[in-house]
Amino acid sequence: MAHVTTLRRFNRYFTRRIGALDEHYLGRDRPLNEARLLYEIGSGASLRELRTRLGLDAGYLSRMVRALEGQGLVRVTVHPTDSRLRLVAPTPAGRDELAEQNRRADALAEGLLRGLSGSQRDRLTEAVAVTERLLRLASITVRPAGPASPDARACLTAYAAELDERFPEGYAVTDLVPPERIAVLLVAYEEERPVGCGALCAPDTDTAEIKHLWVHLDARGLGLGRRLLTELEHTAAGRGHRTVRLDTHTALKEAAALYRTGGYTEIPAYGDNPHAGHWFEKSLPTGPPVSRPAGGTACRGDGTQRSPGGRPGIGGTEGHGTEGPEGTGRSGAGRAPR
Amino acid sequence: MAHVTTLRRFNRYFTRRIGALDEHYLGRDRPLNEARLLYEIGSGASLRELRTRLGLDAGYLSRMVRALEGQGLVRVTVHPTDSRLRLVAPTPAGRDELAEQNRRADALAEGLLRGLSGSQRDRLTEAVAVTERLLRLASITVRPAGPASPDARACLTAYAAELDERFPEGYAVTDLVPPERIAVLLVAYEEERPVGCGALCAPDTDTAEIKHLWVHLDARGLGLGRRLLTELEHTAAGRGHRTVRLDTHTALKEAAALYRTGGYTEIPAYGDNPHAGHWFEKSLPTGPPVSRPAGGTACRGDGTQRSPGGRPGIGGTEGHGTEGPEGTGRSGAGRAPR
DNA sequence: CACTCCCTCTGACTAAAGTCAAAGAGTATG
DNA sequence: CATACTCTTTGACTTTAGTCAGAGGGAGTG
Repeated sequence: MAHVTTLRRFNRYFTRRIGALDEHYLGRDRPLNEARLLYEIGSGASLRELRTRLGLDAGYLSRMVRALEGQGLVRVTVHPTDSRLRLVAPTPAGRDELAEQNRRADALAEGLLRGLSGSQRDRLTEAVAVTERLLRLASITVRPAGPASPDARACLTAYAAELDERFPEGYAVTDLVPPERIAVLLVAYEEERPVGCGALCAPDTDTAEIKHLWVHLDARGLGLGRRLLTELEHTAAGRGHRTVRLDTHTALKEAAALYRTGGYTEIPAYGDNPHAGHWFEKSLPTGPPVSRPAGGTACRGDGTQRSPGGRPGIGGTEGHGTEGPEGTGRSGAGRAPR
Repeated sequence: MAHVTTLRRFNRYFTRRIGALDEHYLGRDRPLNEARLLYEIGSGASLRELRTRLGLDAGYLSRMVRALEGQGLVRVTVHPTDSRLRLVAPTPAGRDELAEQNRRADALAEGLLRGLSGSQRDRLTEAVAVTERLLRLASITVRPAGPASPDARACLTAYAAELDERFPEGYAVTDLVPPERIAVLLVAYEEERPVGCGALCAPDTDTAEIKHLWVHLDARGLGLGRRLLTELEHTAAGRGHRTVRLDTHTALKEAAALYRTGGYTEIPAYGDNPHAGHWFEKSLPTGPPVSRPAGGTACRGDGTQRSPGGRPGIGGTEGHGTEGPEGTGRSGAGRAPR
């Protein structure tokens, strides 16, 4: 409860004070939503994209874009291949306006920081980064999806593409486990956008095998890998398996570290995965069955089932920060932070 | 710049995501501003207070209060002594509504926390608390005020009242240094509300004396004491003094600790303060004069002069958290967090 | 090539938020 | 006790925000 109180007080303080200030500065001489829209357009976007990202009504959006166009800030063009779509891009004047927006927002942040000493700034930045990471992690939901669903495919092809880059021998989409051999596929959603996955295969009744554990680059450093791993283990336990095993490539150092700190022990080679270099195993607790809405969750993918809400995380050793979403150093304009 | 970027990204993330969620939950079946207003009324407030606190137009506020009254959620009464003023207080139904609001907001926060492990929750709470403390400190401005101005008097009488409680021998308002003997009085404002002060006397050209360093209970644990102390030292240096000295009561342990870690050394007794038990001194740096808008800043108090923006804090040892604004355990309703 | 989706635009609204000015009732003060 | 000032109320707006339904042009598919 102390957690809730602290979080709520912070929420109140922040949105009413800092957030309000920010909106005030952003808006200035233009309706807030229009300013926001310009910001989200960034260096260019399609109406469709903006509509879903901002959750705006199509009609409302259309009119606002028209207004920005009337002010000479954006230009609207027809999509080259699909002429139903409209593309919006800022004009030079629009870019200036965006730059001005950024300057104002930067000035606001700088003004705030000016009241702090160097070490206080460092501490603030650190605390803010930790808060953001944990809140993002907390707001990510993990739920089963059909192994052949678009969301699952999106994750798995991104996974394959990444492995193809990282493995000296390459990795083809055909190296993936075929959908029909996947017993359960968990997908992690951040604001309904798939940002990670993990599959469970069931070679026999006793053992489950974890495959294709992957986290989107944008969501790395949050502790999501561990959360997916833990939820997969819970799912396996719920299905009656006693052991989970998995293999990993020698190039994936972080993965091996994740498994080791997650209670896995290295075992001799099994199976015929040509990419594997390490093999791990963990026996699942078989005590009183954990009450959770698990069970036959495989392959629903209809989106009606929400996250089982299990407790992820084993201890305090999440080890963030190795490759968090920081680091790009971009200051905002061109990037949609959602 | 990395600080600015991180802070801005966080700001964006938080207001658009968590803040929006919160508003969504708070609003539900009632206009958002009406819900907010009910919240701000808490256990009772005057219209005037609400107007300044929420920055609302008088007419708009009047109508909203009327709407809440129409729904049976609040009762409006005339102020007992000044019948221009109106007092608003929730009816039992209003209290229920508030409790429901709180329940929803708690549920939201709990839902967020549910996705985190115990240690992650602890880390989030800690990070959030640090963020709030530092942002509050950053948004506090310190500026000179007339020693006889209402703001100054408010601080000094609160200071005297507190000492009266803490000193075994008591402390009377008449024990305060009279306004005309104060050379400079700095007042700290949090959102234009005075939350701390510190006075500088000038017994001779060489030495300045710091008196009446005080921080409001609500603003304790932020590091404001140190900031005031540092700004007083800068002011003294700017006025040409070479040494500052001060005394403190033996009952004020935190004060003595603040001075020790702030570079003060204990010296033999001086002066005739019957409440003093420790005496401290610090010599001021006399190198190249620090460029800052200091100088003859004493006794302006007209509010036109903004914080000199000096760097407070000496090192990384701010030592917050001894008696921060946590601890009350109240969950919100009755308390205006501004 | 008919049929069904998709995406966008337009018209027609409603609700909420915010602004301005004038007036009425009260207080404080010289 | 006249005068200036405060606080609130009322009327009369304007602007933003948000919703809904229908029309029109295009894409994709059997």
